[in-house]
Amino acid sequence: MLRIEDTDTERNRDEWTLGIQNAMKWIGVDWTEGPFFQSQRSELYSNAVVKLAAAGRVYHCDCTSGAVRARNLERLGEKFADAGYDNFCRDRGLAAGEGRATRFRTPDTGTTVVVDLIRGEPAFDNALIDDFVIQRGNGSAMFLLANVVDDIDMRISHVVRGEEHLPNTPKAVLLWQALTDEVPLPVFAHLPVLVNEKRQKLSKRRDKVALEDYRDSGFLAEAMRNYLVLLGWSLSDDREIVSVQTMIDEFRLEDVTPSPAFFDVVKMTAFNGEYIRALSVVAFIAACRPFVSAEILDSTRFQVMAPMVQLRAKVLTEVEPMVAFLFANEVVTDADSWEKTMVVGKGAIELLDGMLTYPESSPFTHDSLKAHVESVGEAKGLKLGKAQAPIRVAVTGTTVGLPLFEALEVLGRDETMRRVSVARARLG
RNA sequence: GCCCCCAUCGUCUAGCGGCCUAGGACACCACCCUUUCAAGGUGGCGGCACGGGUUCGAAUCCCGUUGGGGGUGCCA
Repeated sequence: MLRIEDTDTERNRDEWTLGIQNAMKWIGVDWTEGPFFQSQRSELYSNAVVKLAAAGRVYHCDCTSGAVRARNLERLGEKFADAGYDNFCRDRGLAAGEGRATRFRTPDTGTTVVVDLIRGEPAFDNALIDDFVIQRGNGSAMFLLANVVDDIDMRISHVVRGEEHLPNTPKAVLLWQALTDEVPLPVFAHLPVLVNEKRQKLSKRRDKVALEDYRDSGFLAEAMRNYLVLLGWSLSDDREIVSVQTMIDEFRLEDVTPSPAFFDVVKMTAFNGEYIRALSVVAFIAACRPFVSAEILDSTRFQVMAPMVQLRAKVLTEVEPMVAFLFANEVVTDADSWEKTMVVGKGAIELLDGMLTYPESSPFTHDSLKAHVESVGEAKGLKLGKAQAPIRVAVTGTTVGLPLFEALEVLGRDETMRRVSVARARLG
């Protein structure tokens, strides 16, 4: 069931909730009911407030946050200025009204225990829990109220969320108990937060957290999902790359680690490479579609080189740059690569000339080309690894890349010879 | 300030009192393979935060210290 928690109308846009839904579908977390929007269920929340009021569990308050802070400052000093609500309106008997928020009166004694599948049973002293706002001055419900009312109404069995919500939970429990004694409390599970390299909770403003961004930078949903499921949880043995069915079969909330996990894009990238390699060539080409121009993708050249690209790409965005030299009109030469390989006196000229004298009668195939360059190199006392380097730079522009002779075959005799000639001319 | 959570290689983790001279993965290093780069293979580097207990025995249980994080909103 998908429930959109959009009680804050100020920070609520259709495109955002749509984005959430698309991202969830992409990563494979689907739903069969909803989406239900809390913004359309306000009557339920108002009714709950009426019920709480009748039971004497709430009161109205017209304090501004500035006023609360000022009173704390004066009464307790600088250190305690942000100590929380001071119960100023608790017994003022203010009537409900425009601009007046509704606060939940928390107990002055006792403790509230949260039963949590991951963290045991943390206990909270009721006296330390502020009288929190459940309904804004404009009548709209706050997150805590809306969620508890909905969880009761929808018979939610498990509340699984980030650890940052743990301090909210005793409030939710208190609210729940004030609202119903029919519906049992849900089971809570507070997941470890994901942190950045500075060990801070990942945040929208600071860190790259949007699933769509990873999708757009060439990550496969399956790879990302697999990496993510391993943050705070692991299989019973040394398996890491597993099917989603295995995840579903074996995942247990009870087995989740309580400590925060660093979101390591490097490891996720390694996973992505594995998933890319596991694809069939056809599936790989299909996966490349959003990242490679149709002209390139549908060409014979690309189709032939695809398996070699697949073996090397760790993210799909690398694919087009990897094959670009096969489609460019002019070679884009990397200066360092040129300098390193095009050394006169170390065989560069002879190697290029050797390539230019490739017999017209020989087929332009990778094994024949390889044999030719091999023999040219031998004449200069060079192994194939060294011998192919100047030709590679002449044709592809860099020292590293796809298997050379296969690329030459795909490029064809005319274009290969043209590029080699251009490079040879540069050497004088 | 107060409340709460957390603590095993650089990172993600296995470990739930003896099987641990602490296992795996990513990263890193070396070697092999090799047409560059990858991929693959082999090997290596590297960790139980600290101090007290409990116990015949502790990475595992308890207490404390230190360190990190989260919360403390008329945000979610």
